[in-house]
Amino acid sequence: MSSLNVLTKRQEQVLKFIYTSIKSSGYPPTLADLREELDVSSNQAVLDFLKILENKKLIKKEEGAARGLKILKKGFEVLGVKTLIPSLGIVAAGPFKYSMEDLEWKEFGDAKITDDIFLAKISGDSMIGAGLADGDHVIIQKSQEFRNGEIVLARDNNEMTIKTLVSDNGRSYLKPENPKYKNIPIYPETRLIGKVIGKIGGKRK
Amino acid sequence: MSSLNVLTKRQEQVLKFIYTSIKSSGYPPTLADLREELDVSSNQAVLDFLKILENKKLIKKEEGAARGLKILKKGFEVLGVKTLIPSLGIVAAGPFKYSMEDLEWKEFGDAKITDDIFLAKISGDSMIGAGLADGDHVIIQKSQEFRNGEIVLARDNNEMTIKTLVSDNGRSYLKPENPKYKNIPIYPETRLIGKVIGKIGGKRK
DNA sequence: CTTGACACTGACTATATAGTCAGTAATAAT
DNA sequence: ATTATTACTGACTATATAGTCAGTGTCAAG
Repeated sequence: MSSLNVLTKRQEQVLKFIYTSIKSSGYPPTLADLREELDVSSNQAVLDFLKILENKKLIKKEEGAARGLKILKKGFEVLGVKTLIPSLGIVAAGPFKYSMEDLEWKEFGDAKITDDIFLAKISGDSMIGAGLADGDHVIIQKSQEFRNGEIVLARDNNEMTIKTLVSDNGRSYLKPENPKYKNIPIYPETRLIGKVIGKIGGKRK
Repeated sequence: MSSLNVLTKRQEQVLKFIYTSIKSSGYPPTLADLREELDVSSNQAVLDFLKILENKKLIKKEEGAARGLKILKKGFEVLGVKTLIPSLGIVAAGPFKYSMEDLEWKEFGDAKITDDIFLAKISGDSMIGAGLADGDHVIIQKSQEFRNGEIVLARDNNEMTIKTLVSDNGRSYLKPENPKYKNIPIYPETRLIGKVIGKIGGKRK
């Protein structure tokens, strides 16, 4: 009954710990780290687990190397880590035009955690006129300067919203892109955090 | 004259090597790895460089730990690694509605390299009617199944394009979203690679 | 009732890896 | 002229870390 994909609680604990270790410290744990996490006294116990995970193609272990652990794609999937934005491809929208050889595979993402760009999930229908529907994810870039017409993420005390920034004769306000809703004044405590630079998911028109 | 931000060729080589090591193997290099890369014979030479990079806040080194190197945010910036898509925020589009406490900061990105989702840069104006302008980046998700009206990335031999997939009475073709261009038949050798699930940059309407 | 997978212990050894000390040499800044 | 910075050499030591060997106990499947 033991499917190659199902992990025991213990095995899952190992995989998760490797992941969180890399995420927090920048490098994988040592056997000693794993011994402590698992509260076992023997290296063998740890090595057994690593062997199992490696056999299941969830991790790769390099022999002889300190911290020689790497989580494989399948490992990330098991962990439920959403994967996104790898290398940047190219191409398109003209007629067939570029050959594969022309493709310039830049690194756009290779994403490092940063606070400068993040995603926000749209809730509600107040921006439907701008193509932002409930459940869509928008890509926000933090910014200091904003221009008329940009869609911005604004914070009022500790509540947040996404609206179009409108400057009308020197007066600015936040405009929903849906006639059902009223414009929102920009109060002194209102902070513009960032602007929408992209969108993921949802209908494309 | 020695600005804290400017790196010598040699220092830059060290930083780059740390980066590429982590990227390829999943963990940072050892002093020995760095010795080899730099073609020096002494640990001290390497340690000097690491100290310099650490003083400039580009990396963090943990003493006593094997491979205890970590590239800091500033280090990535110096490397020119574009950062993108960290944690997933929430919120928005209704009137001010959610408090900060309600925010559920999921991991959407924390991006691992994968071939399943990637970016493509739009070239040309054939999809302008769908809001995809020259220079825009679209997010492509590989797929096996496609539906009428989806914007797809198609390959014909080794040339690629992005068009709307249209199924009309059982006959399918690729439709540019610009009257200047003609529909493109789907030949036997045409392969649909993936669909556009998002967009980065460009004007938002 | 035997076999195999799983989850370990305890005491080791081997070596990968970091770190130290005491220098040299070229160049640029004060 | 002297000092600081950058970029090293060579021969070490210390220890972090991986790996080995020979076991035990449990539990479920055949």
